[in-house]
Amino acid sequence: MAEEMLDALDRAGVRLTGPRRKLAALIERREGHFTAADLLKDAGRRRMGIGRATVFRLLELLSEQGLVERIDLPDGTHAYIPCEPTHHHHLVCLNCGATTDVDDCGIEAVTHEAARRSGFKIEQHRLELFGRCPDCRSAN
Amino acid sequence: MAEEMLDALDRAGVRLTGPRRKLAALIERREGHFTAADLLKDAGRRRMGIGRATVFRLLELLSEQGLVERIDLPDGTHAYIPCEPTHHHHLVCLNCGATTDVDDCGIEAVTHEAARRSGFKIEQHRLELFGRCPDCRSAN
DNA sequence: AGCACATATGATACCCAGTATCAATAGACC
DNA sequence: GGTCTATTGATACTGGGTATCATATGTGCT
Repeated sequence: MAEEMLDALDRAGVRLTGPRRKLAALIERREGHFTAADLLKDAGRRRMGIGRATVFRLLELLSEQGLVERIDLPDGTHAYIPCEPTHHHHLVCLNCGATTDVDDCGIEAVTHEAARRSGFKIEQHRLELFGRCPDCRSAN
Repeated sequence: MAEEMLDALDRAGVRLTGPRRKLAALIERREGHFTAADLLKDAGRRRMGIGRATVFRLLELLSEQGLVERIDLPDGTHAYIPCEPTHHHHLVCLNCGATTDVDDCGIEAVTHEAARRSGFKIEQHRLELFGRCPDCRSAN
C-alpha cells in the first residue's frame, strides 16, 4: 500500500524523496484514521527528522491523488484516512477509529430527490457514517 | 427567529443576557452560512463590546439546542448555519453561501445498505450537499 | 424594589492545525 | 558526476477555538 502511494506520486510527476517514502511507510502501518499530529509523533519517535510542513504537504498531495481523504469527526476534529481513489464514502468506528469504504449505495437517488425539492443543482456531496465496527460490536 | 433562539435558550435554563440577545439578533439578519469571525466582525462594527469567547460560547449553546449547526465547507473551513432542531441535512450554495434544509429523503435506506455490507452498526451520519441555489443558477 | 449569589462576561493568554517563507538539500535527468 | 529544479525543515505566522479569572449582571427570593 505504501507502494501504491509511491506509484501514484510517481505518476503524478513529483519526486520520490526520502521523507515521502518514510511517511508513506508510516501511513501504511497506521490503523484507522489518524491526524497529521499522529504522523508527526510517529516520525519523531523514530528520530526521522521530518518537518511539520512536509507532513502536511504530503497529506495534501495524497489527498489530491485520492489516496487519503480528510474527514470530519463528529467532535469537530479533522482526521485523514487512507483509501482508494474512487468515489465512495466512509464508515468510521466511533470506538476504535477503524474505517471502511462503502461505495455508492443509493445516494444518487437521495441527491436527486433533494435537488428536486430545493431547486438546487447539486454538484458535490459528502456523506460520512459513524458507528461501531464488527469487532467493537462483538467486544461488547 | 431571534425569538426562537432566545426561547430555546430560556428553555435550556440559561440566562437571557444582553450579549446573547444581541448576538441572536445578529445571527438572525445573516444570510446563509457564517463563521464565528463574521459574527465577531458584525458585533465590532456596531460597537457592541462583545468578546470573542462569548461568541463561541453562544454558538456552542445554540448548537447543543440544534438551532445552529456547524458544517464543513468543501474547502475545509468551518461555518455555522441557523436551522431547525429536527434531524435534517443541509444544502449549501457554493456560489453565494445560501443554505436550505432538506429532511430525510431516503438516507435511511442508504445507511441500512451500508450497514449490511460492512457489518458496522451505524449510529450517526452526516450528509452535506453542495451546489448552486436557484438564484445563482438562473443568474448564470 | 432590593439583595445575594451563581452564571455569564470579556480581556488575556494560550493551544493546535495548518500555511508562508526561505536558505539549504537532494532527486532526476543528462 | 554535475546541474538545476523540486523538496525540505526551521521558523514564524495565522486563524479557529479554549482556559483562566477577576468583574459584571441576570434571576429568584423576600
